[in-house]
Amino acid sequence: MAEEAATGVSNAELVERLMRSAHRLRRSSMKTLAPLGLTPAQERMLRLVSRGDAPWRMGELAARMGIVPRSATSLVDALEQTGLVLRAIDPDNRRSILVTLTDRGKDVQREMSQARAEAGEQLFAQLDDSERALLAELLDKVAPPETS
Amino acid sequence: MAEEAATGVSNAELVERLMRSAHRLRRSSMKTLAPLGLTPAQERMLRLVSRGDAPWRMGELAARMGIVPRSATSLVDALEQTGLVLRAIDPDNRRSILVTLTDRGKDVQREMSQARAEAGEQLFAQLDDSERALLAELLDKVAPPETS
DNA sequence: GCTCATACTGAGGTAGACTCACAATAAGTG
DNA sequence: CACTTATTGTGAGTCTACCTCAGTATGAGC
Repeated sequence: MAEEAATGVSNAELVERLMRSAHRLRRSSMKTLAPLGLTPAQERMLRLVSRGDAPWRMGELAARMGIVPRSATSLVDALEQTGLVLRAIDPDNRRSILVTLTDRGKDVQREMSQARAEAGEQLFAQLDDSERALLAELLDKVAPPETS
Repeated sequence: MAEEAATGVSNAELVERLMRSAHRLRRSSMKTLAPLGLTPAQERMLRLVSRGDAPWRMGELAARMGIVPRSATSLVDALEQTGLVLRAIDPDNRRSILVTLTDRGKDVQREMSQARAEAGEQLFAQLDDSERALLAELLDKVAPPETS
């Protein structure tokens, strides 16, 4: 079911389609997230913090998100101000700040991933299960989880 | 080669992977585009203007890009200032502004699509031709070209 | 001719990234 | 132990790309 012209699809075209999909996704997720009072970047940060068992250091968060440390500061500021995460000085290295989820943070994270799934439901409505699996696999090849 | 667990991939996971791919793409394309003096949004606008035979009205450009007209103004401002596009009053409707590519705009557009292809080459290095075609097809289903 | 709609823009605001400079702490070295 | 150097986070300030709200100019209907 996949036969395009034998020339295949140009990279430029592929890039364009990926950008377009992402653009729509971003738009729809902004709307979905707004009721929770989260921006897309905050949501990304919150999701990251919610993973892993141990608290995160600021620098690790920044590295994982692919942003400079200073940018992470602002995001954590926002999340802390709305009571979703907590800053604490690392007793083992007092230069470091450990970031942990609060209980409310956990709740919101849960709601959020549900909202995310719903946003996806709309976007991916045209794909059946096997197509979704395939897309997931391909995207995973394109951008595997960790680079750090 | 596509068998994930029978449960399939959650929408949330799919959304996440799409966002991750897009994020990396955006990053790498910023770097690729910088030498041309273009930001990603300007590039998107330039690409849009370069399509279609007739000149574009500002409002059409905005609608196509999914942004409010006011935002299109700023983007066109930037492109006009660097001499890539031209504004002209529509003689048939003097409220409208027609945007056309200059010769330099055409050149830059060409270089750009090459740069884009190269950026894609890196990102999509892990995929063979048939996988690229498949990905293109799936993405096209997710976000077909026109919504307007 | 007066009202209403359409098409663009000026002014001003926000999120999320950036750089640069700096304070606090830790680690290495004579 | 004092001194230098590296690490970790943040304050201050900038930039892009959006947004909204309030205009101005033009066109269309009655």
